Amino acid sequence: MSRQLELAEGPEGEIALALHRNAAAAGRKADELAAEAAAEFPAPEGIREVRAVGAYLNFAVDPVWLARRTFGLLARSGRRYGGSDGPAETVCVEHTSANPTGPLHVGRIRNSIIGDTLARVLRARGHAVTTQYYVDDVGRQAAMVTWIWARPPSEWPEEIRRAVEGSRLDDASERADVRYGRPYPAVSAYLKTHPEAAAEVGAITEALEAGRSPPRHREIARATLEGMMVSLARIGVTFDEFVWESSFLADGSVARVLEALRSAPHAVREENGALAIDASGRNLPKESDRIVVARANGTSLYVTRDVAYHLQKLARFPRAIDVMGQDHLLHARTLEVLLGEVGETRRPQFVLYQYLTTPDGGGMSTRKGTAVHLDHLLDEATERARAEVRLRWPESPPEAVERISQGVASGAVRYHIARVAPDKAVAFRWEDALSFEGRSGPFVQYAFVRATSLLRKSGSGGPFALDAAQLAALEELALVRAIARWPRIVAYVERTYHVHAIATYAHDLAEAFNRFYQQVPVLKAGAERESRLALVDGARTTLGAVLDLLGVPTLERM
RNA sequence: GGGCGUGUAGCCUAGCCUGGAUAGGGCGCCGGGUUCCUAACCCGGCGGUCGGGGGUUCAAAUCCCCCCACGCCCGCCA
Repeated sequence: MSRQLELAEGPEGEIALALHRNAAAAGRKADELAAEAAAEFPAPEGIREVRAVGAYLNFAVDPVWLARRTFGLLARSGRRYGGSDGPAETVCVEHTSANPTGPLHVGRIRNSIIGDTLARVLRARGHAVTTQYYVDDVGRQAAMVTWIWARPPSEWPEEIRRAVEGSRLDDASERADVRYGRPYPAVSAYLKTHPEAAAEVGAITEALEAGRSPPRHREIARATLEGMMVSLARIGVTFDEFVWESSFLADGSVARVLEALRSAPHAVREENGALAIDASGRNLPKESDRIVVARANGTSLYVTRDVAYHLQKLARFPRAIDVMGQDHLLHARTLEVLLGEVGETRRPQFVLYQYLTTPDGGGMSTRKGTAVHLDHLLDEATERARAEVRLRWPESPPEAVERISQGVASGAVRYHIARVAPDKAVAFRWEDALSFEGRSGPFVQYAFVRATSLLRKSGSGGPFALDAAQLAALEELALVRAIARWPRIVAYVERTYHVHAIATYAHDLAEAFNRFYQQVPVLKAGAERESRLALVDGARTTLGAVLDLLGVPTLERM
């Protein structure tokens, strides 16, 4: 019944109960039953009136009761409103984990934003969350970067030099991800037509997989990663831990995994001596029913190292969440099978999302030159925001313009990515990503600014006492209801990991505030002034809490 | 061929888990709103076979089946 109540919440704040089922069970007509029930049903606490509308029983929520309850909770929790101090779990959220081979592009940040937002939500709900970035410093892609930078640009193959001509090649002051990543697409193309070079890269890969690290390899990967983190910091994404894939080779845990797999229940030898797990009957595609975990020469594969990583992760974190593109689904299933083979009973949880594509539906790829770099997008967004700020606030000090522009840009980008359900493929369009209006981050930020401005101009630091009985306007009641919904939204996201619901709610709340702001005078109000300031304060706190979880900066002015 | 996902107005999208009253928003378009708390706002209008078909049900965007379209995956790559 409580389920039906929530689902059927109407625009006037009433809660509706459909009586068809009850009527059928009682052999009655639904509308008659509703009328009868309305007459007899005593209004429970918080309900002002029980009324029959057709076959529905409508419970009108008492706005005074709702406002008192909501603002009581708000006063106790402040900016942590919507959070919880229920039973805490130890959780790991792994996200982004892009190869350290160059600057982050927009296609990657859906992972970052989903993961970071989820981590924020789980933290707000009281869990002990550790975010991890799994750094693949062992595979072929990292090897390619190491290969080209093993010599100075002056000694690079002519084709590669030509492809990056005109760029500063050896400028140590340049950010490392940009610098080291620049030749990457050209190297990738070059290797396709130069088998001897590909063999050299292969040798590096083999060395890495055998646990050896070529000169400069580690240094370049680390510096590149640091550069990438500068980009992510611009949208408020940081990590607690970086876990290097090579560390599982170095500490022997991959070897131990291989040992365990050799005597695993379904271990088999391939004809050439490779070690595999027979996964037939495990609901994997037929072609994948042999999971090769070690080559004939004994070196490990990505999935093998991933087993070592997850064994460590699951030992530390009872709840381990991996955010990954849905193209990794089969890999996830394979990983689960292998964890079972080595006797691990726990499993990670996977949050899958569809990739961001280019407007024509193609994949974003650095190699193909179809990627939009995160920095480029943020620079463009910041530039647009600057123009807007100067227009609205001509005498603004330059540092304020910068702070606001960067906050707006960051908010616009984060919101734009967070707003869509992860199951949907999203085509990246500049004009959409750079929108500051409508269903956007700045729309929500602006509502927060308006509320802040009202409180600042009130001449009082608060706190303001809410006299719930003075709330009368429809816009006031709607705003109270919107504020009251927030804890349920956070709880929903905690349960489903559907972080986009936060973005949807953020817009709804901002809209409710804007309508109130438009219709109801605050500073010039008479007897209701204090109550309205309290309402503004509550809306501001809630907007702030929502923006915090979205990772969208809150601004005092814009 | 198999698996996973998606299909909602010109474009983008929420709702689908857990069926319920006229399917919410946004962009764009048309028309309004500032002597008053920031117009990155608000109000009104136009625009919908919820991919198609069948089924279950008093009731289907929502559950089941079939089909179509699109994306992704099915390496001793990562």
